[in-house]
Amino acid sequence: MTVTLADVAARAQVSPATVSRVLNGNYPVAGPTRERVLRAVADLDYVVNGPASALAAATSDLVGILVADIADPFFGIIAAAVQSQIGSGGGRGGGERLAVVCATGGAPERELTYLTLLQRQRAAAVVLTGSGTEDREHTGALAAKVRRLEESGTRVVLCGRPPLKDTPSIALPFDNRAGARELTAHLLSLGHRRIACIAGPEDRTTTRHRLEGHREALAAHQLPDPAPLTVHASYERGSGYHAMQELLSRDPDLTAVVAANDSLALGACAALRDAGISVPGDVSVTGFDDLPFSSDAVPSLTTVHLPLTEAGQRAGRLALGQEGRAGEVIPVTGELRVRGSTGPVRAG
Amino acid sequence: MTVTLADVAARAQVSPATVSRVLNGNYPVAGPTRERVLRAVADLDYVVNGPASALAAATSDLVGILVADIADPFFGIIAAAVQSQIGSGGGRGGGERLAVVCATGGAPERELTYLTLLQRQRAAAVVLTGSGTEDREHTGALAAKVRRLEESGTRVVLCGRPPLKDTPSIALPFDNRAGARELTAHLLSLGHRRIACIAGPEDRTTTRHRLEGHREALAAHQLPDPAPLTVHASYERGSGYHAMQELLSRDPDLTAVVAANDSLALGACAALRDAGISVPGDVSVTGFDDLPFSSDAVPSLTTVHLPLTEAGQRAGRLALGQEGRAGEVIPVTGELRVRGSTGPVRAG
DNA sequence: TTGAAAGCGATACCAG
DNA sequence: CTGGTATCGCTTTCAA
Repeated sequence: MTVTLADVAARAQVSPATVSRVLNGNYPVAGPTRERVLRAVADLDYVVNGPASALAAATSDLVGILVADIADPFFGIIAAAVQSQIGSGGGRGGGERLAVVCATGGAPERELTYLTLLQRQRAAAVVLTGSGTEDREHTGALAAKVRRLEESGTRVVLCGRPPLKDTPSIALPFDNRAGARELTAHLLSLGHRRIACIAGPEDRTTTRHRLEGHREALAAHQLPDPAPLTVHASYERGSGYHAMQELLSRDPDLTAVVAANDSLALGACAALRDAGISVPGDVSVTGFDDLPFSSDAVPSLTTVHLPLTEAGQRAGRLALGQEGRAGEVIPVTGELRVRGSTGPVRAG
Repeated sequence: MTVTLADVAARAQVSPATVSRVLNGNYPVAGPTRERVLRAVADLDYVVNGPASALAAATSDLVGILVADIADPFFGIIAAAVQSQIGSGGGRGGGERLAVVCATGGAPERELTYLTLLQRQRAAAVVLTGSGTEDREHTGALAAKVRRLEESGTRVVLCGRPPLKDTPSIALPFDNRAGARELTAHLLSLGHRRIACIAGPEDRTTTRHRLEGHREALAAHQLPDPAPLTVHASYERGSGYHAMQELLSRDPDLTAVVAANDSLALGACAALRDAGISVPGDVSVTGFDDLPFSSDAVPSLTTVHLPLTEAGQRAGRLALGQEGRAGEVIPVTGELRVRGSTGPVRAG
């Protein structure tokens, strides 16, 4: 039925071994012979059987990318960057590697499930993105799983995510704490004093770090603990909308709000708009990711620019195993980018 | 080294065949026996070898999703929807299927490359998204490839994309023509007469259909051919920005602009803003996809709501082969959704 | 430089 | 309901 390597060998009058060598190009083959083989491949329209190849070679051309949500451009940008690296050559037979994108919805147990699935596929590498849980149990299970993956030859890279203890994985963490600190410090320097905060989901490392940075900046100005003006919310616009309403009810006179990411910031903007409050005239809103969509649509948004593309590309290269040592930690720093008319606090 | 099915069999004191049956659950096995096997699996921390399994069974648990750009929420939303369907059960061994997301950048030749790669993986199905080329040659090559994929047992689904001639693939095309017609008709009903158009890339089916709809609406009002006020642009904000500048130079008095998608619309908004023109006060801008991001950020945007999630979910289900006949064409209609303050044309 | 042949690990048919 | 085993298609020593 389907053409196999043996068919190609027969047609080219060579042994299967030779065909394999030509296809993988990792072994010397005489010019004329290779020509003959390639012609046979073309004639028969032969396509390698990936699973068979992976079985024999004990490794595949698949690279897993774990994200919370593919529809979220934050992860989309990272995934695209990773793929741009793994796609360009390097795979077995000079072919390209394929990206297996897995949406975990941020659930730790689904993270483990997908890692098992990728282990089953004998994936060449796995890139874990997004914030990790603070949950001890899950962190432990995750570390164990990662260790097993590495043992079975799958490289693991943590992109925009803190390092995992006692693990040979390579980490590329964002400096969320410093970013948040600078963001709030910026608002303070503009004269804002009543700064509300829409933090991310609880028990996430990212949430904690950004919140800590926020606190540090306030503390540096001898301002009270921000807890009363802090609301936790999931990373969705709708949550940002409701969080903003809640914050307005707590303090109608707030002059600025720092949101844990751009989606929340946009939701906050919508809530303010619907409450008849102008942005940034009355209230300054800040995001954290600086996604093209949000910053282009809302030019008055002040954001910490997280270098998602750079981090993703780097993660892709590390996944290929062409650079980086096991257990290495390479911090990726965000950059505060002020744009538009986010101005000083309003009088009154 | 790594634990194999044989190891499990040995530990459970059964034959490999039995272990396989327990794992795949598609064959009767006595209660106590299955218990013993499952315990052995757990004890040994056994993980199936995907490639070996795929080789023997002649099919894999992979589903390919071809998109132009993962970072674009338009495709992200579709990919997420597809994955939500293929992820929930149904795979071999009750496991889940994995989504292999391939970014083609809209290049037809990369589309072919990825299809070959997926064929090599013996993917269970492939979902093609985005607009197709108008190029005869590529369309032919693509159809041939799709035919070969179907022959080798890979189901092919076209999501938001016109049917491929002489192909057993199932198509879920968007009714771009009708959507565009309604959009322009809507602007006309508001009194707009100088309507500019930022069309998508040339030689794309989507571009042609949307442009045709635009023309039809204008023709129904005896308005002149829109060509002089039409600019082609790639689907990126930057292109929309420049296109808008170009259009303004052609007609400073235009009162509305229909953009081929939301990214272009946002770019157009930015250009208008920078030119000191208020949106929608002076000029109405319309998009086409109604992505959450853009509509939330720019509430005055009038858009045709394309049911991306619904189409993606449907595509996912069709990919699983649980419904749909080969060659079936299921049109997906967009819905005009007017929001915000897009109002009548300004006086003067 | 090329060929022969022994696996890789799971599946599924055929017996029992 | 369970076991034995040929087979899937390719890779990779080992020889020649």
